Amino acid sequence: MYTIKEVAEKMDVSEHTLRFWAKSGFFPFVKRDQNNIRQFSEDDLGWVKIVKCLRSVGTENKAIKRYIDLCIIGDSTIPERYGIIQATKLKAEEQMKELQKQLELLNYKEKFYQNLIKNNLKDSWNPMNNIQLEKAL
Amino acid sequence: MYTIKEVAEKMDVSEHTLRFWAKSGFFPFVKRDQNNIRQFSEDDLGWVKIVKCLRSVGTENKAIKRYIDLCIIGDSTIPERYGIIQATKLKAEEQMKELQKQLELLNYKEKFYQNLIKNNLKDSWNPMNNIQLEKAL
DNA sequence: ATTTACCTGAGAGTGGCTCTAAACTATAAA
DNA sequence: TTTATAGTTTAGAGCCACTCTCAGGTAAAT
Repeated sequence: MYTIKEVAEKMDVSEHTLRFWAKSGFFPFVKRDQNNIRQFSEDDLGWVKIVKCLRSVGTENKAIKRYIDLCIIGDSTIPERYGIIQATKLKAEEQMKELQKQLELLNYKEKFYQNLIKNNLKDSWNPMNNIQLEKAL
Repeated sequence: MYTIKEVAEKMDVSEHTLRFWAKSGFFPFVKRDQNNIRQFSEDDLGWVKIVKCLRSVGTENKAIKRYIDLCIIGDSTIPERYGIIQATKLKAEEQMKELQKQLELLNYKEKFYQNLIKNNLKDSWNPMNNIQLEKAL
């Protein structure tokens, strides 16, 4: 059993966010002790994990709640849940590609500045000012 | 020269967002025509590109404005700009790793549901109910 | 001349946190 | 035994980055 603080550390999600998610109905199975303190079980960590995963690819909280609710409803919702996971995977893959593209731009920019620094900025005589030089690719 | 609508399409950023970014001072060089309509030059697209890039890895708008301002100040700010690009690259690489991890979880979940569907849900006799089965990895 | 298709800025609304405040234990030190 | 410290709780305010609505302007096409 974990307190919210322990979960926050273990799962790398802030306590605030965990409470916000809890209030949003993302962890319907978290028990409380006699002092009303949340006690996250090992199973509950699995829920934190999937919520974090869905969030990390930009799934809206309403859609996450839907997924949780489907889980609670039971077996009859397995096809829909499967669809959600597949769609999420596609989204994640697209995001990978997009990130890759942005990384290429950053690499280009990095080299651009390295050049400028290596040449001790002696391109600054260039009639194209640095603002124009800044333009990407 | 491009209207804001054309830029929106070409760069895959909404017109609203472009106006918001413009108001935030991200495109200080965009000219207007006689009717006060923005005319984005090819160079301006480069600025859209780098702003989009910085945003896509979660750089705050205040920090983006800082980067733009550094570019305007000129050569003396090249080392700081280089540092920003490097830090941004690191962030992007971390995000790639994180996405990779989340993709692994999604793959696990996908197989989990495929199994359930293939076996025609005949695991449902299992005393562990589907909620517990849902728990990740 | 009016419809259509753009554009403009101002400002309200939204989503998802993020933080503050006030109240309530529980343990530990003085 | 009082007090301090550290943890928890909720409600609710604040923040950021959009996102959208609206009222109004211009210009070409019918």
